[in-house]
Amino acid sequence: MAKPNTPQAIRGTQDIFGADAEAFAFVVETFERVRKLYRFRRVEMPVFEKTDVFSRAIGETTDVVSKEMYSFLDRGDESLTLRPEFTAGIARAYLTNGWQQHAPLKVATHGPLFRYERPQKGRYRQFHQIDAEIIGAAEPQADVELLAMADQVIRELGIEGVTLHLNTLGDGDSRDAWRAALVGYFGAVRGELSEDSQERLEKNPLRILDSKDPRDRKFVADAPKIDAFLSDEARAFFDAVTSGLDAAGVKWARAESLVRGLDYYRHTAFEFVPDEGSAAAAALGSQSTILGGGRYDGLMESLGGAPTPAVGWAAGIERLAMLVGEVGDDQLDVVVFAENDEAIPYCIDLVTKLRVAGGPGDGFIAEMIVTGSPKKRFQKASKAGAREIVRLHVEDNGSLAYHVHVQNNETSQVTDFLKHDWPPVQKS
RNA sequence: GCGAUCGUAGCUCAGUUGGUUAGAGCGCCGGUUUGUGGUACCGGAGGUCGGGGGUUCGAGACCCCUCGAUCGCCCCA
Repeated sequence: MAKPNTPQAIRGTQDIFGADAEAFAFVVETFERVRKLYRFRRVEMPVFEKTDVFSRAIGETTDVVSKEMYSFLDRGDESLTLRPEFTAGIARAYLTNGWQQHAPLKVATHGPLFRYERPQKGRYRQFHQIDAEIIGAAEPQADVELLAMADQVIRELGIEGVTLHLNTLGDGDSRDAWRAALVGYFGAVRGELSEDSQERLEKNPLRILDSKDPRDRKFVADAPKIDAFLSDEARAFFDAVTSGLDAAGVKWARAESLVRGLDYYRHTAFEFVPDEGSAAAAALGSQSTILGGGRYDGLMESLGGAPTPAVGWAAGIERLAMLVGEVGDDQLDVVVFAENDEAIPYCIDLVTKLRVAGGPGDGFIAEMIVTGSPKKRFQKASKAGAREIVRLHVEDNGSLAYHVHVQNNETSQVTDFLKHDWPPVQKS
């Protein structure tokens, strides 16, 4: 328990350590490796922007903006916001830096994001995502490539029991017609809907489709489907996406109720969701979507840019990390301990040289132990879990003695190093 | 914003219907044993029982407030 005068961490922030931190790093490393295979270029973005960047991208009216952004005034009384997503900032950079010249632009990034929400399982105020966007590509093959990469990331993380749920929201006209039909359909049974959904009827009727309330669910199955309202172009686009996914070998399932909360989404919308009853679903609790995204052809205009097609996704690193299983620390190769304090300088010298041996990337993973009684030092060395233990001791006559203990009768790599690369010393 | 559960050593937790100096395991430190050795045994340090107020002869236990955590609802870019 922290002392009362120790400042507490901010609600919803995490101090990630040990196995969790290793899993986190594994997710990031895997993402970095895979995105290079697809030639997504790395971008580094500011963690905060003018509030306008997000409020205009997301839409002023939603309570997402009014309640759930981490906004504050700086010393010049300008309203700034800690980024709640990557997309809006990347769109802003695309417009302000003239990245149009690189279109179609494939970019990837990862880092912390901030939303002023109540923390729960898999949901934090400061959380972390990996993110990929293709900007300036109107063709459905861009959606396919983006999804193929997402699928590969998840598979290379070793995550099982997760399925790509796919839907189309159509173009602007399709979407508006569908929305009107839904309002008509649910409006007719308004009184039988949950209180929340009666509210959603006004604010966000599409969201009724993924309500958890049984009172709503019984109407959802027979609700109007987007397919009935798709224009020929929108239908052709979706068909091209699905056939492309089949060609890429990406498994998917149609999810007619999958929608996006924001108006700028068009055409493709998708989420990778754990299968019901899977280990992944059990591990995640109620916050189950691990990767989500879609096509946001309407976004650039809301930021004052020319109409620009784009598609992207983001995935929560914490949620992915919960699914990758145990990722241990790297095996410790060798631990060096000084049996008496006279041997400490030798100990420092040896452990340093072991770590740089063989050049970058090839050094021994090494620790040293120089505290406690001689017996304690050996006990610590034994418990460290190293393959090899080197004991250093300076004799009364000032000469150095060393002895190498090798676990499990493996051959000693350190002994070889000591013979060739360490100042010759007397062996005990 | 709303709801439920929880908050005792560094960590994981015990603490009976409120009753003397608050316990265990692990970890840490020291010692004995062993004696090229991760063992076993002994000992030690470490707690304003989240904080504040109240009830009571007496509160870690009961009541109120507060802070925090966990999980869920809303929302989900």
